[in-house]
Amino acid sequence: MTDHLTPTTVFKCLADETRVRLMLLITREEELCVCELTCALDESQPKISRHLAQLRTCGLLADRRQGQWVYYRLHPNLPDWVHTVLTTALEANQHWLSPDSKRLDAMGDRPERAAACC
Amino acid sequence: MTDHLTPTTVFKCLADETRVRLMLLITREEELCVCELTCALDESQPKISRHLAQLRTCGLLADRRQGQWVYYRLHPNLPDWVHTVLTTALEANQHWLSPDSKRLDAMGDRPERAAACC
DNA sequence: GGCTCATATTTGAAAATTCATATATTCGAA
DNA sequence: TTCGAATATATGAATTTTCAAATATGAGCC
Repeated sequence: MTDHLTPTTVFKCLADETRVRLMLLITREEELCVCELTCALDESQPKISRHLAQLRTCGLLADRRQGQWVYYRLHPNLPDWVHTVLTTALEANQHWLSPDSKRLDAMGDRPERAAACC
Repeated sequence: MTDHLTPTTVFKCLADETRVRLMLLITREEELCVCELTCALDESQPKISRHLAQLRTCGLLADRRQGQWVYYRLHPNLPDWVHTVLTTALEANQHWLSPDSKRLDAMGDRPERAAACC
């Protein structure tokens, strides 16, 4: 499904400030829910949602619903080269991303992952 | 000059089929002139020229005139991460780029570089 | 019923393409 | 040596296409 990701498609997805930030944050944090991303980027919820939908439709992101929340992560079948591009961009631009990271870290009441409970 | 290349800027430059192809071909061939790129991509000369100008203005490409021809290469001050992104994308997408590569290889009368003459 | 998230619609702006033309260089001939 | 044709590249202007923002609203879950 994500095997036919051409360079053009991938770079078009990343060619928007909101979408790069979303992708780099998710690359760093593994998985984030919509409300966390909305808070981190300090943008309206519909705006975030629309860009996430676009990234999901193109095959860059996968989502899962857990109760009230919807979590987004990098698509498990993401080609290696796309993953490399993302981590490369992330590592070299942490400072550029830091306003978003800081807002995320400062966010209270972040939903709990139901990972290894009981 | 190319130090303030943000992820958004870079990915916007690469978010167009014509421009990615130009960038990947130049990444592979080190240096190409406008007529070679026009032939390789099989597009109109003004179209190629405009996109090259845009890539030069953003700081991704540098140009030099040698007689009749203008050669484009990756900008010498390109940040490491951008270089990594380009080579990563190139290596993983050689097949995707092969129609352009083939046209370039099949092109007769390619201008000579005046490298180590007399 | 209150959260969380998704989507539709409208509207405005930016970006790409095309055609015609301008500029720059080379080279050969008067 | 100067003129003019030929080639290579860039640009101006007009059109079309694409894209994002804002707002409102709809749907699933507690």
